[in-house]
Amino acid sequence: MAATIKDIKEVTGLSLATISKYLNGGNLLPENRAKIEKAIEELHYEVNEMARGLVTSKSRLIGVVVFDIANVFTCTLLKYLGARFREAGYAAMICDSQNDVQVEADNIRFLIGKKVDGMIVIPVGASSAFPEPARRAGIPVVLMDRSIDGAGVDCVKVNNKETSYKAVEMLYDYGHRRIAIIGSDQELTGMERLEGCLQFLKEKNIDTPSEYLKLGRHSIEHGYNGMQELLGLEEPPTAVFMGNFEIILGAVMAVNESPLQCPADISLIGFDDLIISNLSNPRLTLVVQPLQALADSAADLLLKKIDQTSDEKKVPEPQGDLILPARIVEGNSIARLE
Amino acid sequence: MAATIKDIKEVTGLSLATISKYLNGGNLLPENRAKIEKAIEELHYEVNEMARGLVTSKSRLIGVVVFDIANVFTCTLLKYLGARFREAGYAAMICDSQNDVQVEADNIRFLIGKKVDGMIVIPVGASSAFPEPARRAGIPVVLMDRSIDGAGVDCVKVNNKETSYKAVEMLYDYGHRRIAIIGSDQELTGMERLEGCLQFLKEKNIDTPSEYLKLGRHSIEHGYNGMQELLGLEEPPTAVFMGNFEIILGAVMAVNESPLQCPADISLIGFDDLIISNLSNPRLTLVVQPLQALADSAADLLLKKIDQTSDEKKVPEPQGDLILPARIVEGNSIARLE
DNA sequence: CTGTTAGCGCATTCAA
DNA sequence: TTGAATGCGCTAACAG
Repeated sequence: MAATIKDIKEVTGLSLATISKYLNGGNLLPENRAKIEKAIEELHYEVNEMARGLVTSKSRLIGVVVFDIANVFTCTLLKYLGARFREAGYAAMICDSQNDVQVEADNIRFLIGKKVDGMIVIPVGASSAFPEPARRAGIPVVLMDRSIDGAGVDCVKVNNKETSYKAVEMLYDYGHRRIAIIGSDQELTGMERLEGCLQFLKEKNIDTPSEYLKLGRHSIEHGYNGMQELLGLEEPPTAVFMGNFEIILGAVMAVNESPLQCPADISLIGFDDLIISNLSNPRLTLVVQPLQALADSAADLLLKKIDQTSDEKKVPEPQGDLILPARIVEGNSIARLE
Repeated sequence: MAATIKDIKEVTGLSLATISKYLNGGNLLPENRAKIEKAIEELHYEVNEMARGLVTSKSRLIGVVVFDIANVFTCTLLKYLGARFREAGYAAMICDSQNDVQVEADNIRFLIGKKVDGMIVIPVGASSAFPEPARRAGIPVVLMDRSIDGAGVDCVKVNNKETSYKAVEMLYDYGHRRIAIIGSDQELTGMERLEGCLQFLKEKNIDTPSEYLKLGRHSIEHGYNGMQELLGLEEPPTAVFMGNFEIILGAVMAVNESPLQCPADISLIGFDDLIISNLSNPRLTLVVQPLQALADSAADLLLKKIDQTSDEKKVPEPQGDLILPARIVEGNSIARLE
């Protein structure tokens, strides 16, 4: 059905090697070059990447495995990653783990079978076992957003703890003392952010009643319920730290449905901004992750590892996580208290 | 480095054919089966999909090409598509066209080279030329969201025109006569939606001054500028139809920044809902596309075409577009006028 | 610069 | 049920 270089050979009378050389950018006589190009055009020839990959055992493919593809955070990273890899001559093969470690493991095995040259993984959880098979297969891996316990795999992420610390500090500086947190004690990023918040509160000797700590998952539902409960307290907080994008979505929805106004009645600060700042009224004060820088760094790191792998014939040792700073972008969702 | 069936042959003493049969689910003696499984375990063997694909010229791979991956609409579809294909035993290979027809063409060629069994494409524009190469390569294609002019490729989408008609009708029924549109005359979906709006207005003999027609691209910027201009008019509209997700984002931002209130001063209805309803205050009345149904339908249609292709040895004829109904979900962003 | 040859890892005949 | 042989489409030596 599809044309092969053999067909080109028939048409042009040249040898397979010459044609192959043409395809791989070698030097040949202009007239031969022209002949081949003409034949390719006529036959609608397209390289069979499978055959090529079989020989070279290189796929020029990079696997990107994400915990959930229907996630704005993920998609945005995907966009930057894809652009970067494309510039470098690689194609990205994107796999969705559907928030399921089993699917994630399947994805990794699938990509190993595809002989990808490297992988970017935003893991479902903190305890996945996939790094080992990848290492054995000689495929370098770079994690994003979430580290994996003692897996010896480099991770590119933001300084969750420090920035959360600063976020709560900002609430404090605006005069808030009754500060609540809607966050996660299950996702690793959530735990890091929580740690930063709590550390600040502890350092300032601010008493945080347990009703002010809404811990669950990074989900819209948790954000919604958490905020509803907070607003219904006898002595509600004056300010709330919201731990991630989904939590913000849910929490803001709860505020919108309540008679209370932000920031008059309740001050808000959130971690992650993706399109939120377009829609929320008033504009929320948010911790913004440098998504492009994260993606570029991760891509470059992986590309470097891929080069090293092919040079040294083995996956290079991990060099430690790469931590980028997040920054706080002020809106007007925090009231100044006396 | 990685183990091959040859290694298994060495370990087990069985022939390549037997091992191959095992891998493909054939019948063999339990003891041989056990031997092979043991060897696979020890050697950490993984099938080389490139080699397998080279022989079978089947990849169990479906290419999914999207115009922009950093797009909530796209990502959500991707999620459902991926789940469906996964159930059917296919893996999805996702490519981002970065809103660039050139990149799109590269993606298609790349996927043809990868010998994907089929493709889902959400095209960048309405006039791409990729269907032809895909057809020549014997790869069935299903479009989503946007048809392509006379390409003879089936498309799964919603009834943009009819639902837009109804959306404007709803504004009318609420008593609005000064109705503006922020939409697109460049994207195909935008044109269809625009057509529906205009048809209704025409049928009702409602005069729409040209200042009320903000036509550009489906972008946040266009939504923002369009709304700002509308709000600044001498005689501003009482209601605005917003043509897609990005336009809504921009337009709502403009309203939020203005002193005007929705719906007291300006009524809003928008096409597309993705997380918007969580954040906007008041809750917007929106046209909601049945994303899961769209994805499932497209996936099933493609799967069917793939089966037909392998049966009949050629890509089946197009059967016409598949149009699903969108529905309007009421919020409280439309004021009732006397 | 070009051609000949061998082989990548696997599935699939056909014999046994 | 199993094994030996062949070829998928291409690249990479090497020789010319």
